[in-house]
Amino acid sequence: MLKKLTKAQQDSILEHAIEEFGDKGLAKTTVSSIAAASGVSVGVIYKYYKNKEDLFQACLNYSMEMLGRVLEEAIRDSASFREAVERLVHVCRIFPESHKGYIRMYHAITMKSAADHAVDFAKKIETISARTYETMFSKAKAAGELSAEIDSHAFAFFFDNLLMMFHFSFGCDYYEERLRIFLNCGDGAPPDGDGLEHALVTFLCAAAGIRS
Amino acid sequence: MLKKLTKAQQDSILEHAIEEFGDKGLAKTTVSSIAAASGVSVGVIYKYYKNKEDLFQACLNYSMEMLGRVLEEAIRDSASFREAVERLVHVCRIFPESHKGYIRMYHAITMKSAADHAVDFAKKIETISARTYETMFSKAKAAGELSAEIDSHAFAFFFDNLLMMFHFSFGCDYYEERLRIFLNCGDGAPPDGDGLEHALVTFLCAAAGIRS
Amino acid sequence: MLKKLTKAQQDSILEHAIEEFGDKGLAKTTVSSIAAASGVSVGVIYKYYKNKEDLFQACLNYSMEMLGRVLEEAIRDSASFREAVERLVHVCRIFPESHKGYIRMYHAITMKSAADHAVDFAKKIETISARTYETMFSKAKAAGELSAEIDSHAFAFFFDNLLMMFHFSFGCDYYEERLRIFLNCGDGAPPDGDGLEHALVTFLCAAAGIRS
Amino acid sequence: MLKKLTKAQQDSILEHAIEEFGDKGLAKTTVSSIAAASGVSVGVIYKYYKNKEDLFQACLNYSMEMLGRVLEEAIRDSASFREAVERLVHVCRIFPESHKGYIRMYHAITMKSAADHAVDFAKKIETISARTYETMFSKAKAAGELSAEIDSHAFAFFFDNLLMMFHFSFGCDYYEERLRIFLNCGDGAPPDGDGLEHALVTFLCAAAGIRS
DNA sequence: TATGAATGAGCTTTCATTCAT
DNA sequence: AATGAATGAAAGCTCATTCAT
Repeated sequence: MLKKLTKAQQDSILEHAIEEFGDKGLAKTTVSSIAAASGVSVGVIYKYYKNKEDLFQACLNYSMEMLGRVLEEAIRDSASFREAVERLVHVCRIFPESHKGYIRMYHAITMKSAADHAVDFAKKIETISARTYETMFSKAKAAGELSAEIDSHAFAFFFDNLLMMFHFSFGCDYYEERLRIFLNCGDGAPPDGDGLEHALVTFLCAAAGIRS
Repeated sequence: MLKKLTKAQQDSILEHAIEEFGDKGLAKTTVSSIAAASGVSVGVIYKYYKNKEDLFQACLNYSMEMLGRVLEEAIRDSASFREAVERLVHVCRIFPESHKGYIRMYHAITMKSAADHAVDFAKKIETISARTYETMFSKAKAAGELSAEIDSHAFAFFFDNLLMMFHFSFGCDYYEERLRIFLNCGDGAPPDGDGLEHALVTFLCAAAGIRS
Repeated sequence: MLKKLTKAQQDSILEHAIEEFGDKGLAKTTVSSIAAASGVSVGVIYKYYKNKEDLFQACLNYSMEMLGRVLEEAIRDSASFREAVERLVHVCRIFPESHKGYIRMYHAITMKSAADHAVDFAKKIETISARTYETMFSKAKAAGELSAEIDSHAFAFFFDNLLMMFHFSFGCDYYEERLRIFLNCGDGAPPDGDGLEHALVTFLCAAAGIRS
Repeated sequence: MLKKLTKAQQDSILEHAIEEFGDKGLAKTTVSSIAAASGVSVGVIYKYYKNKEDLFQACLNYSMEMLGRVLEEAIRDSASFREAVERLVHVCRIFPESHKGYIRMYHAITMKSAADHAVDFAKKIETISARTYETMFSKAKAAGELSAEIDSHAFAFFFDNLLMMFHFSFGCDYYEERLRIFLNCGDGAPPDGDGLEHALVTFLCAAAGIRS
C-alpha cells in the first residue's frame, strides 16, 4: 500500500510505539517491531520521525499531554478539596485501565537511560504538577478546608508520590503485582479498586487533617 | 593473573555491576564496561554468571538483601510506632546517599524490560515488606497506638509507596530532580532533607491518626 | 503540474544530475536530491530513465558529446599544428571554468565503480579522441611540421594525457589543489592560467620537436 | 577461530580493503565484503579501525607510503637526469603490475567523494612529489643537463602528470582500456610496455630539451 | 583458571524504486 | 503523465557470548 498514511495509521504508529516503549523501554524496543505492529514499513517511520529517540519524544509528548489534561480536568471541576482528591484518585485508577501505555511512558522516563532530552521534558511536566497541587492546596487553605500549618511544598510532594504510585499500580506490571501482594489478593485476582480508592482518599484526608 | 578471583574481586564485579545497571539499566549496560570497571576480564564474568541477565539477578539479590536488612533493623530496634516510622524514614534518606546503586537496582526492576525473572524475585521482596509492615501495624494496633479501624493492607501499601518514593527521591536522578522541583529548590541546590523527613513523619502519623 | 515535462525541465534534470554526479560520484548521489535540485518529482525521473545508472549514462552522453564537440572545433579551425595545440590547450583551461560538471563526469567514468556500461561508452569517446589526434599528427607530418620519426600512437597518447590532466586541473577539486601545490601558489590563490597554458604549449611543441 | 589475528590476517584485511576500495571506491565497498574476503568477522575490523573511513585512511597510508618509497628510490640511485627519467618511467609501469590496488587507491582519492580527510592527506603526498621533482630539476640544471630557461614548477607539473597517467594506465581499468585504444592494440592484447616506456622517455627528454 | 580478542546476530538508518493518486 | 509518500532491501556498526591461550 503506497497511499499516504492515513491519520489512523499515523496514530497507530504512535500508539504501538507507546505500547512498546512503555513495555520494554527505549533501548529494548526496536523500530521494526513498532513498524510491524503498526502495519507500516520501517522507512515511513523515519519520514515522520528523525530517529528512534525522536519517536520516543513524540510518544512522551502525546502521553504526557493526555495525562496532564485528564488530571487537570479532575481538579478543575471539583467543588471541595475532598472532591478534588476523590476525583484525582479515581482518575488515577481508571485512566491506566484504558491507557496503560501512557502511564508506562511516564514510568519509562524515570529511568536515567531514557533519552537525555526526556529529562528536560519531564521537568516541564513535574513543574506543572507541582504548581497545580500548590494552587489546589492554597485554595483549600483559604477555604479553611486545610490547616494553614501544612507545608504546601512537602505536602504536594507526598500527595503526588501517592498518586504516582497509584497510577503505576494500575498500569505497570511490576507495580500491579506488588499491589496484589500488598492487598494479599490470590494469584491473578484483581485488587478491589473501589475499596483501595476509598482507602487512599481516607489516607490523604487524614494526612491533611480533614475529618472524614 | 590466573589465580581464582578473590572474594574482593567477586564483590567488585557485583558492586560495579550494580553501579552500571543502576545508572543505565539492563539494556544499555555492557558486560565489558562492567569488566573494565571491576578490573577483571569479560570471560571470567561468564564463568561466574551464566549471562548478563544472570548477573543482573545476582545484583538484585545483593542489593535487595542489603536493603531488606537495613529496613528490618530500623523496625526491629524501635520502641514505638512513631519511632519506627522515624527510623524508617531516616534510613530511606540516608541509605541511598551511600548506596545509590542499590536503590537504582530496585528502581530498575520496576521496568518490564528488566530481566523476566526479576519479577519473580521481586515478588519475594515485596512479600517480605508487606508482611513486615503488617506485623508492625498489628503490633501498633495491639499497643493502642494505631486505630483498629485502619485497613492494614491498604495502609501498608500507601506507607510503602511513600517510603519507596522517598528512597527514589534520594537515589534516582529523575526523582531527585522532581523532588527539587516540588520543594522549589534553586537549580542544583540540595533539598532540606531533615525538614522533609520530619514532614513525612508528620504526614504518615497524621494519616495513621496519631497525634504528633 | 501534470503536463509533460518541458524540454527545459528535461535539460534541468540532466544538468543538475551532472552537477551532483560530478560532485559526489554515482554512489553518493541520491536520486531525490537530483529531483529536488531540478524542481521535478522523483517519479518522473524514473519515467525518463530506467534507473539511477541509466540517468548516469545519459549524463555521460550529454557531457561527452559537448566535450567532444568543443575539442573538435578547436582542431578543425586551426591553420597550423602549433595553433591547434594552442587552441586545444586554451579550450582545456577555459571550458571547465564554465562546465565543471562535464569534466567531473569525465573524471567519474575513470572509476571502476562508475556504471559498468560507462566503460563501453568511454571506449567510444577515447577512440574518437585517439583518431582525431592521429589525423592531426599525420597532417602535421605531411605538412612537415612534425618529424616523421615520431610515433603517432604514443605521441597522441602522451598528448592526450597532458590535455586530460589539464582539464582535470581546472575542473576537479583534487587536481586543482594539486596544481596549486605544484605551482607553489599561496593558499587559495588561483594559478596563473595564461602562464601555464603557454608553458604547456612550449612543453608539447618541444616534445614534438618543433622550435618555438 | 578465536585466536588473535595473526600479522598475516591483519595484512590480509588491509590488502583486501585496498583491493576493494581501489575497485569500487569508498561508498560502494562494504565492510562485510572486506571481512569475507579477508576471512575474518566484521566485528574484528571495527576493533582495528574506528569505522569504514578510518580503514580507508589506513589503506591510503599503506599505499601511499609504499608508492612514495618506490619513486624516491628510483630517483635517488640515478646518476643523470636521463637515467632518473628512465627509472621513474620504468617503475611507473612495473609497480602497478604487482600493486594494482595501491595505484587505484591513489586514483580513488582524486574523487571528491573520497573521505574528506583524504584530501588533506593527499596534499601531503603531492607536496612531497612536487618538491622531489623540483630538486631533481634544479640538480639537472646545475649539472647543465637541463636548460636554465625551463620553468621548474610548470615542468614538474607536466612531468608528474605524465607519470601519473602512466601509472594509471597500467593500474586502472579505464585507463588501461584507453591505453589499448590509443596504441591501437587488438581487443585484450597487452600494450607494448617497453616500447611505450621508451617513447615516454624520449617524449620527456625532448620536452626538456635534452637530445636523445 | 583467567584472559581478552574474535565472532556474528541483530539493530538503526538510508535510499533506489514503486505505485495510488 | 507527474507526483511524492511508502516500501523494504541492504549497509554500518555494536556487543553478548565464546574459546584458544
